[in-house]
Amino acid sequence: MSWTDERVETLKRMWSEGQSASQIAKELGAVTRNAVIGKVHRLGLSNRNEGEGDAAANAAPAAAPKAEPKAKAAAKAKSKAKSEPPKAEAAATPEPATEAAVSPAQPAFPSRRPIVPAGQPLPPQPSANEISPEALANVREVEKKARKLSLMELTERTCKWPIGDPATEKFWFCGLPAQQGKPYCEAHVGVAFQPMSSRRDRRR
DNA sequence: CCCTGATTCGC
DNA sequence: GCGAATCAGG
Repeated sequence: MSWTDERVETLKRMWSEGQSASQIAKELGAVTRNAVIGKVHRLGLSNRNEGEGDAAANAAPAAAPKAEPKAKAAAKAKSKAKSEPPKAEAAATPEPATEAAVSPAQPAFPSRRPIVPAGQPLPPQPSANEISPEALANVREVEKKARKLSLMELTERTCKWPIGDPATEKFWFCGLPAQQGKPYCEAHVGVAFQPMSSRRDRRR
């Protein structure tokens, strides 16, 4: 498979949307994330600037004239001293039991949804009153074993159940192995996706 | 370990 | 131009 206009277009779109190289590769198919990254660089959009308009911005610095065959002379250019805007994204996460109006809004970043895949239901409010005592107790138990991952540590296969108050330091994600195709571990899937019937029967 | 992007270099 | 191998890092 080669880089047809259509595939390049998809690549550009997804890259500008903030999708990771591996996600893009998965979407395109028949290519690895390395291929995607390589193409991204060749296209010159290593800078995820949606604004566009630039051109070169920061070409290759002087670099070392000599190329070591295998040594770690690889990436030495840590030229990131100037571009570090995308950092505030703790928004896509709900709060377990608090209000916590942390940040007013994200003015500069309209399209930013890295972790939770589209189409996937957002993490619900773990407000206890709607959950069966058993499941609740189970969750309490599980949360003691939580890996307490930070936002950055979440992956497609880690439980994304939020624990604690996002407005404080005491906030993390469950992080236990998530169920295939689900955003949560077994215990949290249990409280997140309840059959309508059981919900009704539990009315009290 | 899972993942991320960056870079190099033989093809 | 392409992308696997490799590197550096969260």
